[in-house]
Amino acid sequence: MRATIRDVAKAAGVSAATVSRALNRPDLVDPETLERVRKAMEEMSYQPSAIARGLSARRSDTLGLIVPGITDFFFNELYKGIDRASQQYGMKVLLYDSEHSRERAFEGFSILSGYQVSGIIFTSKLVTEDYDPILQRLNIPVVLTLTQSAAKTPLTAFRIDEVRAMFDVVAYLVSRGHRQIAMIAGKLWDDRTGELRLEGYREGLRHFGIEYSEARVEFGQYRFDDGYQAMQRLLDRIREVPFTAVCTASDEMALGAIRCLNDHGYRVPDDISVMGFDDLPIARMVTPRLTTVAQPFHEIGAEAVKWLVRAASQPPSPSEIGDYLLPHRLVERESVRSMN
Amino acid sequence: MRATIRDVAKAAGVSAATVSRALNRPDLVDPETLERVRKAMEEMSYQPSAIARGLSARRSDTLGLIVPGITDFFFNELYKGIDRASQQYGMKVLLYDSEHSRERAFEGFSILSGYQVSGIIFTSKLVTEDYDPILQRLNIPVVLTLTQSAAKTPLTAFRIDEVRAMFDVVAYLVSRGHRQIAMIAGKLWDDRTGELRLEGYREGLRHFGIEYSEARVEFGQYRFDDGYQAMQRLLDRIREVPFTAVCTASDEMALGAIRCLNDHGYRVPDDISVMGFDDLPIARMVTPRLTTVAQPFHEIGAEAVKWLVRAASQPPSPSEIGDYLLPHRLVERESVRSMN
DNA sequence: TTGTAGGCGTTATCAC
DNA sequence: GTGATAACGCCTACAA
Repeated sequence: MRATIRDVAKAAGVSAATVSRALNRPDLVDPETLERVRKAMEEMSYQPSAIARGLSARRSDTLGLIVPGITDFFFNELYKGIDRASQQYGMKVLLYDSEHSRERAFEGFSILSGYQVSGIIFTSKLVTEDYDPILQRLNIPVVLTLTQSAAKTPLTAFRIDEVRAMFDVVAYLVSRGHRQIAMIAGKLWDDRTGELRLEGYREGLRHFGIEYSEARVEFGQYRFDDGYQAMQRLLDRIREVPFTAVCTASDEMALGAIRCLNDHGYRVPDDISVMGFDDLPIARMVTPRLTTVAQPFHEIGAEAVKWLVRAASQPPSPSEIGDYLLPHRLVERESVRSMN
Repeated sequence: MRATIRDVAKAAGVSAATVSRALNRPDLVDPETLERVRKAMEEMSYQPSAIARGLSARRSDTLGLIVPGITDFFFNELYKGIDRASQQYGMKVLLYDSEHSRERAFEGFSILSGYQVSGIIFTSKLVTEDYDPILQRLNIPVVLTLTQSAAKTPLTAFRIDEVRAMFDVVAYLVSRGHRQIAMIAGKLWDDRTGELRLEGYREGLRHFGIEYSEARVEFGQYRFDDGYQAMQRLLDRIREVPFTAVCTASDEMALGAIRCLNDHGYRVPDDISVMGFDDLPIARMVTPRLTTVAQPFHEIGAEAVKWLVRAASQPPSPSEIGDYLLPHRLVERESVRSMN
């Protein structure tokens, strides 16, 4: 059996209350006593029960994280930021995979709150109005990352300016002499991000006086195979609707697109240029290295944690609640050719 | 404030004990009462406190997972297997990243046990004798994945037959007509895996009557850059020590090696063949698609959970404790050329 | 079948 | 500075 606070107390010749204080408010306890208690803890290799602590203090030093899919490539990066920041605050992270299901996401809030998490980070899926009832009952802070809210409950979110990011992509492509630019956009039923990036693409074209054509746009669900197939469709009509560059809504789709291009004898970037989006670690490992937009995953994760920790100690004022846009960055590598 | 078991009890006109039973042993409660209680829970959207439950029942329906690094590419795959299986058993997973530090790994056991986890999965680092004291005090089951134990405490582990796997790689390469086979092996201070794979390589060579040469072996810490640099060193002496194929200890290093080869004007597999190890999702996304050894990550994760759940209910007999080797599989794709 | 009571390991509020 | 003592929300004998 593990030693409890009472065991330590007995060994140190003090009361449990004193041991508790030694742990939480060492400044309130006599240095000598403190020393005795610490020695006792050491000797018994005492580890306070986070469970009991959580029950009693009504907090658990634990953060809940709801992700749509653990295998989504960006997850690791986001998680890294979250984990690092959590540690700084002495927090643990409890992970919940909603498996892209809305019902499971709902359940996630409920279950995590059963663990007394002091806050919940919700990721990458649009929060719609049907989340409101759940959000209302929840008496713990929630923060969004890589997505935003369309619900009534005010929610703060950390993400990039999606529209602007894709606008920048177009601008970059144009600066490299491309005018016939296709897009493999993202589309998921509960995903706003895809639309925003598409909007950025359209704005970019408009800004540079390039006509938008539906025939140059295909959609995919962000994964490799989606990118492959979307490119396949684009290629099917390349004669009628030619393009020299393709921008995509994810690195993974970019890889799929490149693979498809290769399979059809096109070289990247010599024949056709491809742009990714995300700047995942693999982006620099493939040939050609992917030119892409870097999302500040780590920072976003860290900011989310910071926000939650802060919100737990003092409820944020309404003016502090809202969307925070973190800077993205265009990373130039090898998958785009200059036509100039 | 969230509803407690007492609130539900009051609403349903029963005692808290009955609500508890309705939750845990519905068979012991009158169907009508059960119905009333369930309705009350529904209406109040009652979610039992996992914390209180854990404290009282001395179990938490939570599994602890200690990984050396959250950003290690294989992690997602392992986690997926663990998460899926955990769900089946109604378990949550608490993640702890030891950041490749032994001290943090020690701490991980302690912290996780403070969360009353019903078991701990330890990943991919060799468990040495200095873990013994910690392991001894721990009164919860521990299972190893993707690694093994060199400690005194008997521990069960799920992994592949590393030696055999690399032997198979060599055999495959030989069957494709390669005789000059280099290796980029793995090396980490607390890693036995690297040695085993190297051993398999040597055994393979020996079996096919090929002389082993230290000059054909380089080491790396499994990451992309390590693979790149190791290949660089191999290339530096390719005149004196030629090779037509390279096997590696990880897909990531294989990617690095390929990238290095490309940078020096070698084509893969036309000029030099490269084999990966792991079969991560990216293996099929790159050009050339990686020929590699598939580790059964999902199964290993699932088995680990199953074992833990079982061990929690009834302590495993000594004969059940040990190494379980799961089958690996050689996946033939495009990065190896046939010389025949 | 259901209720009462005690306890799980902490923390927090009081006195002392 | 320190020690009782009462929660925290649930589970589990035991009694009814």
